[in-house]
Amino acid sequence: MSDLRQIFQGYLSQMENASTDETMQRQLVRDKVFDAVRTAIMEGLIAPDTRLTERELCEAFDISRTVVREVVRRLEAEKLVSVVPHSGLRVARLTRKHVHEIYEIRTELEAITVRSFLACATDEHIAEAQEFARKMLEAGAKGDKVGMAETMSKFLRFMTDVADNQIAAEMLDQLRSRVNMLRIYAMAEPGQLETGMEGVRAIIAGITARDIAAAERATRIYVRRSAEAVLRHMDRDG
Amino acid sequence: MSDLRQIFQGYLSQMENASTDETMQRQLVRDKVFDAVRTAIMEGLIAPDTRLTERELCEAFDISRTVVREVVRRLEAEKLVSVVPHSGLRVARLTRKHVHEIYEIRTELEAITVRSFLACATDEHIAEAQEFARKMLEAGAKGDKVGMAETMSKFLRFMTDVADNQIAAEMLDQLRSRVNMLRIYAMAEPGQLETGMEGVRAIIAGITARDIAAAERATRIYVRRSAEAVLRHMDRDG
DNA sequence: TCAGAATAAATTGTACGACAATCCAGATTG
DNA sequence: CAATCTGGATTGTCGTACAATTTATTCTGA
Repeated sequence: MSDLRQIFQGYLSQMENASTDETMQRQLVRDKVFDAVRTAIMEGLIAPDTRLTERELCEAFDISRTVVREVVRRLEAEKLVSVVPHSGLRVARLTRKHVHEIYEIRTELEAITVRSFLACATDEHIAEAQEFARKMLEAGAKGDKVGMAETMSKFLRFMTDVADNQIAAEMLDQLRSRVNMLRIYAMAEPGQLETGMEGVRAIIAGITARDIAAAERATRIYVRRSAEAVLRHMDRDG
Repeated sequence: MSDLRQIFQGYLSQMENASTDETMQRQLVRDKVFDAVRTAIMEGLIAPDTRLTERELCEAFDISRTVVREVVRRLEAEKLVSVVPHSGLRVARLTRKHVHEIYEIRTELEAITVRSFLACATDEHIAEAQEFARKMLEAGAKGDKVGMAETMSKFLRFMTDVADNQIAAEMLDQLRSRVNMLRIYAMAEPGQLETGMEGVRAIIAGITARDIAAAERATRIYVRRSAEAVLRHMDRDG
C-alpha cells in the first residue's frame, strides 16, 4: 500500500538530470522506468516478495500498460522479479541456496575479471587501483563500513571496465544487482570489516606486483568471505 | 524477404505437440513465440544480422504487436538480438572477442557444474554418465560428428540437471544458446573429432573415479578445445 | 553525373480501450 | 466448518491511433 510513486519518482528525476549533458540521446521511457525499478529493488526500497500490479506501475510512472509490460519482461529476464502467469509479479526473494550459487559463480567471474584486468592494465590503471585500495583502507580504519563497501563496489566496477571482458561484465552486473541488497548484511557481520581490509590488502598486493595468480587467489578469497558473511547472517536472521 | 512464417511455424507446432500431455498448463503465447524465435536463431535458420521488423513477426505468428514487443524485450535481454532505438532489431552477430569471452566463462561454469555434479551424483547418475560417454565414443568411432555433438549436448544438460545449481544452469543455458550455432563449425574442424573423443574419455574417467579435480580439469580442457576449434574457424572463414 | 538537401514512406515508441481467461477472496450453502 | 459458488480484480491478448524518428526516395544545384 506504500506509495510506489514516491519511491520511483526520485530515481526518475535522478536519471533525467544525469542525461542533461550533450550526449543526451533522449532516453526511452521503458529504459528509464526499468532503471528506476531496478535501482529501487537493488537498494531494498521495495522488499522481496512485494507484489506489484501493472496498474500500480502505470500510475507510479504515469505510463501506459504497453511500456509496463515491456519493463516487466525485462525485470523477469534479469530475475529481479518472479512472475506467475495470470497472477502477477513480485520482487524476487533469494533463497540461501540461490545466494550460495550466485556467490560461487561471482567468485569465478571476479577471478576472470581481475585476471583480464592485469592483462590489460597500464601502470596508470595500477596506480588508480592503489588509490582505490588506499581509500578503502582509510575508510576501514575509521570504521566507516558503508564508505568502504561503496568504494569496493566502485573498485570492482573499475576493474571490469578496464578488463575489457564485456560478457563477464554483463553477467557480473546481473549477479551483483541480484545480491546487492544483501551487502548491508555482510557489512554488519562482526569481524567482516577486518576481514575485508585484509582481503583488500591481499588483492592490491597481487595487483601491484602484477602477480596474476596471487591477485586471482586473493580475489577468490575475498568474494568467498563476503559470501560466508551473508550466508551466516541468513542462517541466523532468515 | 524469406518467409519467416514458414520458419517459425514449424517450431510452433512442435511446441504445441510437446504440451499435449496432462501437465499442459496452457502455455502463454509470448512464451511459445519466444521459444520459436530463439530456437530458430540458435539453429542458424535466421542468419546473424538479419533485420526483423515488428510487422514481420506479427504476421509470422499471427499475433499482436503487444506480444511481439514483449518477446523482443526478452530476446534483447538474452542478447539474442541487438536493438537500436527507433531502428529495430537484428539477430545478434558474435564477434571473435565475444566468442572468446563466452567460452572463457563457459569453461568456469561447466567446471562448477561438473564439480557440483560429482558432489550430488548417486551411483546411478554415474552409470548414466558412463552410458552417455559410451554413446559418444560409439558415435565418434563411426565418425558421426553430429551424433556425438548431439549426445554431448544432452550429457552436459544431464549434468546441469543433476548438479542442482540453478543459477549456473540458467547462465549456461544463456551462453550455450548464444554460441550454439557455432557448434557446427567446431565439429567441422579437422582433428576435432579425435580431440573430442579424447576429452570425453578424460572427463568420464574423472567422473567414474569420482575425482573432482580430475573431472574439472578434463572439462576445462574440453571446453577450451572446443573454443579453439571455433575460433580457428572464425579466424579463417570470418 | 553525383553529392547533398528536401521530402515521403516506413518503423518504432507510446498511449488507450476492449474483452476473454484466469485467479483470488469473500459470500453462500450443505 | 468444509466445500462450493460467485463477483471483482488482474493478467493476457488484441486492435487502433498517433507522435517521434529513422530509412528510403526524390529533387536540386553544381
